[in-house]
Amino acid sequence: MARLSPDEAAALLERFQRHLRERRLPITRQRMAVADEMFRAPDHPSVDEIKRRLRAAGEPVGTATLYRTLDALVRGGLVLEHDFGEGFKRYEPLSSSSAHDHLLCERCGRVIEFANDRLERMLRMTADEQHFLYRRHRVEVHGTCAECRGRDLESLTGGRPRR
Amino acid sequence: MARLSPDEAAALLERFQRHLRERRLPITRQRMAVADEMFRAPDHPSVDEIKRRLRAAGEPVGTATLYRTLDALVRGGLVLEHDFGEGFKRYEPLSSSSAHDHLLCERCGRVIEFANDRLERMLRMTADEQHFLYRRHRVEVHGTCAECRGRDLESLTGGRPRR
DNA sequence: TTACGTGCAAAGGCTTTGCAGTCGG
DNA sequence: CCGACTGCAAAGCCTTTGCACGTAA
Repeated sequence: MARLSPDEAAALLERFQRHLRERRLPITRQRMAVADEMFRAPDHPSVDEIKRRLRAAGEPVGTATLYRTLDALVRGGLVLEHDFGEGFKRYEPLSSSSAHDHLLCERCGRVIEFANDRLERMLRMTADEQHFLYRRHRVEVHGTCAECRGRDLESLTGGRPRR
Repeated sequence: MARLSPDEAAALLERFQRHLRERRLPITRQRMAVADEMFRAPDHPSVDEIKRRLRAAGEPVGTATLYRTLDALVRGGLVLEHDFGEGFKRYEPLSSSSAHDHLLCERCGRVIEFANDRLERMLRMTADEQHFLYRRHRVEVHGTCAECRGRDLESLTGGRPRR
């Protein structure tokens, strides 16, 4: 669920090119670089992080172009946009695997994915009861990830021994 | 669930005063005005909306003070802060009634509350499975509210008759 | 009296927009 | 060649911060 396979990434890149061709839009070096970087992402990077990675990869892209290209990818249904309430947005390649929601570690910022279709069924039912037309949902669980829990425990027992 | 009863509002206002007194913090006209306005709110107003209401009520409050007071109310556990990904935050008085989540109408911006404890139990279990320590969750269902669905239907059948 | 609050205005962080120069098809 | 793109810089939004003045206790 984390990282797309090289095949999936290649397929998505091709889909993006087709998407652009169909609209008679130029296939530029920058657009390919951004899409490629996104399809390789094993995580949920912010715009800043994507910019950094592109620069590191020797394919620097201007901020405006980056935002515009991400927007195209999102509207094209190839990338998901998340707002976890951190004050900035995160982006995630749309994997072929099933939909999922997120566990967010308040300590280290880690984002962990989980799938649960009962959840969506339940939300659809709830919406129905209110005569509300379901379109999509957002579910986040905030707390502390396994690693940070372990670290906390360590600092209690393994740290400077008492007495 | 929507609007606090006058008694609840009064009780919360008193709690806020106690909160301030305990910390030896001044009980100012502005703080009371903001708290009072929040505890009367039947909805999930933005900072801008709260500011507008205070001005309309003849109790104008500066932006900085408003943000600082809301922050105090949130940290004091008297008001909930929401980020529905609209680019600004919304605030909601913490009612004595049980926790709830939200249906968000993409058409008119309306926010509808719903309660479902199975949901929280399910999320706690999911977190557990990942050895993740549950602290809180956020669940939103985005779609179209009953009113907007009705309006859409009208415009299809009741609008300018075809032919 | 004095510590804290208030409001204005400036600064900040993220994102969008305007525009001159550039490039894909 | 032409329409669309790119990148810089400026502008926009919402929120936070600095500071001189005001006020609750």
